[in-house]
Amino acid sequence: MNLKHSKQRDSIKSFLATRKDHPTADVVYRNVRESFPNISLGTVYRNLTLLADIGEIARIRVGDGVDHFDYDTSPHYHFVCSECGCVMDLNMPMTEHLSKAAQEIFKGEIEGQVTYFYGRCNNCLSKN
Amino acid sequence: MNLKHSKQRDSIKSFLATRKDHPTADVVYRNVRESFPNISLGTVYRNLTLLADIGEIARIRVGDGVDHFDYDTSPHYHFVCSECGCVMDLNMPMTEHLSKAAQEIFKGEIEGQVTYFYGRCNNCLSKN
DNA sequence: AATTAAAACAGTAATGATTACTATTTTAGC
DNA sequence: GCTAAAATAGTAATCATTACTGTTTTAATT
Repeated sequence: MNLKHSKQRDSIKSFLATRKDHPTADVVYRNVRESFPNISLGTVYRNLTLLADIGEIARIRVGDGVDHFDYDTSPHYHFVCSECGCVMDLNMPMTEHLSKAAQEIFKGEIEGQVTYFYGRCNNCLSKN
Repeated sequence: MNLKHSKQRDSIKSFLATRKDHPTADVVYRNVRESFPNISLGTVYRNLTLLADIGEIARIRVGDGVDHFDYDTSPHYHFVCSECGCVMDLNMPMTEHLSKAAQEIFKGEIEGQVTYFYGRCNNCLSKN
């Protein structure tokens, strides 16, 4: 893979670095457009996909139909609020118990597991 | 909620009952069309959503961009093959350890968790 | 500094799953 | 049978994402 430097990619990456709320491609697009007024949405998607593929960022899927992206690639759990849709980090160590238990009873090869939690975030709870 | 009976809904439900591979809406559509040649895709979606909402079937999201549906609503884990995309049941008891641990360190309200495993199924492994 | 090929880009079109809309048909209580 | 609510078929719209295309940028090499 022969990467060439690009200002747009830099900008996308450094925007992501400022955020802990796991923005979607569209949010990235709208924000990066402030520095690059005519960056195209396709460029944002292409670079998010590329960065995720080479492991510099993480793609997060929490069943809301939209991909989220995370600058923090260290393994950690996520929480999704069913009310406001926000995606938050959980400060809890990841265990491999489940995957190991699953491997013991499964004939194929288990490479990993996806786990996320849902419910209502503190913010939404305090509103009602 | 005042449901009225419908042959189409019956047919969708009874088709799902025959399958253990968690078909998508489109697969349901193509199969039910054998009994109801001019059932519409919209009807399939509407009924799958309705049945899932009233808890008669389960909607399964495994990050492949398509919703799968399961006649078996009892809680159980799923496995997704990264190669062929098949979705299988795992015969392993569900634990609530993780959700409880998460609740202890999280200020909001955790209502549940989504967990699925990925890797390569036995079928794909034996092909290579 | 000019040349050049690969990579990246902007802009736009296409895709694919899902939802929304509308006029017609079916269901089920009276 | 009458009627209102629910459901349907068929079609159009939506929305996230990917694909395509002609132009621009990068970076290595003269």
